[in-house]
Amino acid sequence: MIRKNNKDKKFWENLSLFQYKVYKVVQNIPLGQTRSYKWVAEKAGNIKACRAVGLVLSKNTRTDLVPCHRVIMSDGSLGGYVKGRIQKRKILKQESNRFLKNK
DNA sequence: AAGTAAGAAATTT
DNA sequence: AAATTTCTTACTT
Repeated sequence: MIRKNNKDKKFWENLSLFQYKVYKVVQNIPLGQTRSYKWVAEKAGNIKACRAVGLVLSKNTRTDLVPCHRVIMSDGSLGGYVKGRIQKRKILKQESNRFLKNK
C-alpha cells in the first residue's frame, strides 16, 4: 500500500471495503495497459458494479496514487477523467509509447 | 435510520 | 442509438 503522509493515511483508512478493493485492483494495473470498468468491477467482487467503480474513482482525484487513467470503457472509449479526458488520452499515449519502447 | 437521486458504465434490444 | 439494468456513494428527510 502506498502511503506518502498522514493525509494519505487517513485517506486510506476511510475507505469502504469496496473502495479499498477497487483501488487495490486499479493500482495493480501494469503500466501501459488499460482495463475496463467491467474488469475492475469483477476483480473488486461484483462484475455489475462497473458504474460504482467509476463513481469511486471520480471521488478520489488521487491520480498519482491510483492510476484511474488506465481504466477505460470496454468499448475502447476513454470515459471520463478527473483532470480531463484530454489529459487522460495524453497520459495513456505516453504510457503506451513507453511500454512499447521498453519492450 | 430510511429514502431518494445520481454517477467517468455495461448490456441488451 | 435508446432504453434497461445494476451497484455504490452522497444527500435529504
